[in-house]
Amino acid sequence: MPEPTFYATTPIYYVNDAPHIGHGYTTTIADVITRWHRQRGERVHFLTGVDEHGQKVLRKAQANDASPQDWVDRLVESEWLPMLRTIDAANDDFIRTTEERHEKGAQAFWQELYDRGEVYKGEFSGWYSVGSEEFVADEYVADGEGEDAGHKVSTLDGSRLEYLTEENYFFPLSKYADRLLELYEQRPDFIQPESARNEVVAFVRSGLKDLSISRSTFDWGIPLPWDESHVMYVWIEALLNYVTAAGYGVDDERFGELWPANVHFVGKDIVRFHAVIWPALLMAAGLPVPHRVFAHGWLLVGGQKMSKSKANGIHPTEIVDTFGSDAYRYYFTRALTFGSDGSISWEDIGARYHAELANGFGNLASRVAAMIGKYFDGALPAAGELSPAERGIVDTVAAAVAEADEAIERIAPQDAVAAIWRIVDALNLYITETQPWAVAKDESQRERLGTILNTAAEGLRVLAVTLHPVMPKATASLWESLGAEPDLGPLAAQRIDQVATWGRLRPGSTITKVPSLFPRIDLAQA
RNA sequence: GGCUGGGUAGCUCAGGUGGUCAGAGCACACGACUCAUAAUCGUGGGGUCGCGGGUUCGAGUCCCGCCCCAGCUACCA
Repeated sequence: MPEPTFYATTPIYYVNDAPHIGHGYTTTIADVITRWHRQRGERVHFLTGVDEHGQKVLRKAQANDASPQDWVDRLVESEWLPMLRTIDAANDDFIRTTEERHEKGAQAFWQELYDRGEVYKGEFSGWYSVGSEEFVADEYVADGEGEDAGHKVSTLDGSRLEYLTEENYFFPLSKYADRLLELYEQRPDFIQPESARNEVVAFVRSGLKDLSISRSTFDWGIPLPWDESHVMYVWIEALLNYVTAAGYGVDDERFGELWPANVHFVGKDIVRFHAVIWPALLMAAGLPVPHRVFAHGWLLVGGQKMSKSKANGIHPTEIVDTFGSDAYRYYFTRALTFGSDGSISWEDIGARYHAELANGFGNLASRVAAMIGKYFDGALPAAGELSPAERGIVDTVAAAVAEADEAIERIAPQDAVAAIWRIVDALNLYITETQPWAVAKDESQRERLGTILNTAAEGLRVLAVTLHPVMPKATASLWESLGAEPDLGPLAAQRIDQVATWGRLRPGSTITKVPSLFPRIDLAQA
């Protein structure tokens, strides 16, 4: 029996969108959580990707004189893969819905549903835009004015609408309402946080309508296996990525190891798809549902939800170029409560960068390395007998690591970082109180000085390991300066469950002066 | 309209089941220290906990009403 794998996903982002910090946020948190799980020693599979089908992509490609495939290839290369590098994501897989594995898997999935009698042919009616060749949701339907008076128009593009009926295939979502409610009841953690769960439960209680799952008015999509005149409705097809990327229909062994997913990270705008439709589809296919669907909140910029239409969509590079990927990752992990809406601002990023990263963590590493260099020629001193002050540090570290680990389990990364930061604060205080610079003046207290600096260095070791999931680059730099790799191995391989064990750094190891982990930034010029 | 959240110090936010719950961080002021990235450590000022009622010996914490803010109210993705 293979070791269970922690399988986590982000949504697949719509390739037509411009990447912004909302995408970066979801991916960053998922990355932090999965990196932590890896350092627990678990097998981890972190999936992200892009959704490439649908009418909008087709139209955009045509407008750019490109074939849809060329168009999405270009966007993936120029926008989406670079975003992952920008935010330093360590995903294990990247699914594109135009890949063969997805198309084959999606067809296998729908064939299975068809064979099980979970698909029927019906009529879909709705407001249809002839101009843009698509059905428009009710919320985007408005009464026309001026020359469109007397007609309905789309608020998406202003085009005139007709009420049209089209024959397509349906999934009987309505009959799953009871089973879904039972699922929410039996597994309260299935949808988190609580507010999202309440929304979903209320929605399902109010009754479900069957879902049209195919389109026949255009062909940029995956054909239904039993009727190639229809392509899968893109939203439903997109959900399938979580199983197709895991090997559904093409690699049973891989699928068996990965499915069900441990957690789907989603924005709260798409919980319904993930917490209602998705589990119903899986039930219909006879597959287990994921363990958790975790919905995060909106990023509020100046009190408003960030969006393109409000022109406050921010690309991750705007932040990373100034502060670096580590600070970006730190900020979004620490400053927001995952699951709630939260305010972000350039000023706040700058303030936290300086107060917490530069002054707090970076300076701590700097002062410890400097003193070991100055008083011990850069050779890590051994610790003598531990005084209550050192034992206090050891206890603080153990408690903080345990609390952080528990917070990650709850998917509360902000609490995990807050817990770890208690170590930063405790070490800065410890150094101030033990005054190693004063102890250094007394040659008879050489061992005491060594104990203090050894303890501080051990504390840095713990910080490097526990903060590595959040800030891979700075912690790697710290690991290097601690001279830890020759004895302890690569940083990414350090285990959380062993990190609080004291005295792991070998006395005599070469501690080098840390290049500023987080150099101060002149924001007036940035 | 209905539903789900939220409205707590200048700012960002913590505060299950009512009784050190009036807090944290930042910012600000003053002091200490000098190993360090003009960093660190300590002290302090500052809030009618959206508004109005009510229950209670006692309410940010429960009930009623009201006012703001955000989201959802299904097939754009």
